[in-house]
Amino acid sequence: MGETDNSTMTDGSGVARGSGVSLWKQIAEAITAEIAEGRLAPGARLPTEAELAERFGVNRHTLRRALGVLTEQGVIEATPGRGTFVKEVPLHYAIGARTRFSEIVSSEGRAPGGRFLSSQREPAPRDIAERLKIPHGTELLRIEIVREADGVPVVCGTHWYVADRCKDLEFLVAATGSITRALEALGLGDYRRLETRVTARLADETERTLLALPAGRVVMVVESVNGDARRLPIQYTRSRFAADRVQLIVKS
Amino acid sequence: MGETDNSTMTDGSGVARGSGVSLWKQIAEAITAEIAEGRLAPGARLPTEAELAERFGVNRHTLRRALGVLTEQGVIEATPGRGTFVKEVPLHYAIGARTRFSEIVSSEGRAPGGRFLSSQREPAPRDIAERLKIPHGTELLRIEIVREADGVPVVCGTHWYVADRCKDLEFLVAATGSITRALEALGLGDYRRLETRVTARLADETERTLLALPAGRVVMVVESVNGDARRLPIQYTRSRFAADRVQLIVKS
DNA sequence: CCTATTTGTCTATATTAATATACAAATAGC
DNA sequence: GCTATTTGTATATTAATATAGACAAATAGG
Repeated sequence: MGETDNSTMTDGSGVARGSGVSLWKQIAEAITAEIAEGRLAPGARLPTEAELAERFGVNRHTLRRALGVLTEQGVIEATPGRGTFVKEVPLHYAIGARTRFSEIVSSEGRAPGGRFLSSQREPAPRDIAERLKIPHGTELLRIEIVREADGVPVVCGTHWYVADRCKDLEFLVAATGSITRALEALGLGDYRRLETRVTARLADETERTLLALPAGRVVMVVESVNGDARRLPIQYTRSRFAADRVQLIVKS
Repeated sequence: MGETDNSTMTDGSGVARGSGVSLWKQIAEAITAEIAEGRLAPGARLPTEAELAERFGVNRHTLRRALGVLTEQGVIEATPGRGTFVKEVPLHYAIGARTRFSEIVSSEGRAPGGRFLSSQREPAPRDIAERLKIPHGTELLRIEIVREADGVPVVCGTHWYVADRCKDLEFLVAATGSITRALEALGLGDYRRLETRVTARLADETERTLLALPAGRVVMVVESVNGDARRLPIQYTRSRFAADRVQLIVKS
C-alpha cells in the first residue's frame, strides 16, 4: 500500500526499471524482436554502443551485457573499430542425392568460395575402405579443403578419392579451381551422394582456426559417401560445418 | 565464452537464478499460475511462508516479496497466526431490473448475510427528492446496512424509503431480517430497479471500517432508484461496494 | 602514417536483490 | 489465560545489477 507502482512504466525507451526483469535482459529481448521483425536485417549494422545506451537510457556497460548475450547466442557479431552487425542467416544446406556446395550457396544468393589446403596420397585406413567398398590399403587421394559463403568460412573437410577411379584429380582441381568441374572433366559429372551421417561436437583447435570460430563453438560432422552414376563409390568425405552458420536440411 | 550458462537451469524448484528475472517475480508468477490452473482454489490456504521458502529454495524475505506482489494485486490475503489464503473470486453482481443481493450471492454458491446499523426518519434532501420524484422535504425512512457473502462484507449502503409508501418497514425489516421479505409483507414483492448510476473512489474511513478494507482500497459507489410494479419510485439507495470483492455486471 | 571512430577491458562505486537472525503481534486450540 | 503457530517487522550482511570514467586495441579513411 502506498508504494509507487512503476512495474509497467517504460519512460519511452521500452525498458522498465524495478520490474523484476533486469535491464540487460529487456534490451536483449528488444533487439532480438527488432531482428525478428525485420527492422534489423541480416548483415545490417547496429547503432554504436554509445547510441544504443543512450536510446535505451542505460549505461554503456549495461547495454554491452545485452549485446554480450546476443553475441553468445550468435545473433550478432562485433568487431572493434567497425561496429556490431546482425549475423547473416545460416546457410540452408539441403542434403540430397545431388548436393553441390557451390550450387547451394549460389541458390541462397551468396557467393561461394573456398581454398585448398593440401592434397596427398595415402593408403586407405580400415573404416574408410569399408565405406568405399575397396580393399584395406588401396591408394587414396586425400584433399583438405575449406569452403566459404560470402567470404565467411562455412565448412572444412577432408575428401578421400579412390585414386584409380579418378586419375590426375589433384591437377584438375588445381586447374579448374573446383571439384565439381574437375570431376566433370573426368566424366564423373553426375556423381551422387550415396549415404550421409551427421553428428556434432565442440570444434577443436584446427577447426576453430580454419573456420574462424571462437572457443566453445560447435561443428556438425558430416560423413558422406559419393558414387558415380552406377552407384560405384568414388569419394568419402568428412566435413565439419560451423553449426551456427549452417542449417542442414534433410528432406524425407 | 566459457561462462557457465545457467540461464535455463531450475534446480528442480522452478526458479532460475541469474536468469535476468528476479526470484520474487518468478515465484509470484509461479503461484499465480497455480491459482489459474486451479491447483490452488479460491479460499484455499497456501503453505506457510517457511514451507514455501523452502520449496522454492529461497529466503523467507524473498518469498515474502513475491507474496507482497500478489497481496498488492489482491490475489491472496494473509492474516497473522492464520496463514495466507487465495482470495475468493469477486462476486459477480448482475445489475438488472430484478436485482436482489441475497439471490445474487446465493446463486454464486455463497452464503448471504448482513447486519443493520441504524434506521431513522429524516426529510428528503434536494437531490434525493428529485430522484424519487417527490417534493423536497418529504419524510423518508433512512436505513444503514452492511451486506456480506460468506461472512465477508461486500457492500455498505444507505437506503432511503418514501415513508408513506411503506409503513412500518423498519419493524418488518427487524422482524424478518430481510428487506426483500419486509417489502413482500407490504405487498411490494416485485419492486424493480428503475435506474442505476455507478462511479468509484477511494474508500473513506467509515467505509474501510464497515467493509474491513485496508487503506488505499477502492469502493464503487452505486446509486439506484427502485420502484413498485407501476414504476412508482419507492426507494433510493447509495451503496458502496468493495471493488476488489465485487464485479458489477451490466448486460445490455 | 596519422587520426577519428568504435569495440574491448579495467577499476571503482552506487543501487537493488537476496540472505541471515531475531523478535514482535495476531491467531487458534487447549 | 497459556502456548504453539504463523504472519509482520527490523537490522545487518552478502551477492548481483547498474553506473561512472578512463584507457587500450582494432578498424576505416584520408
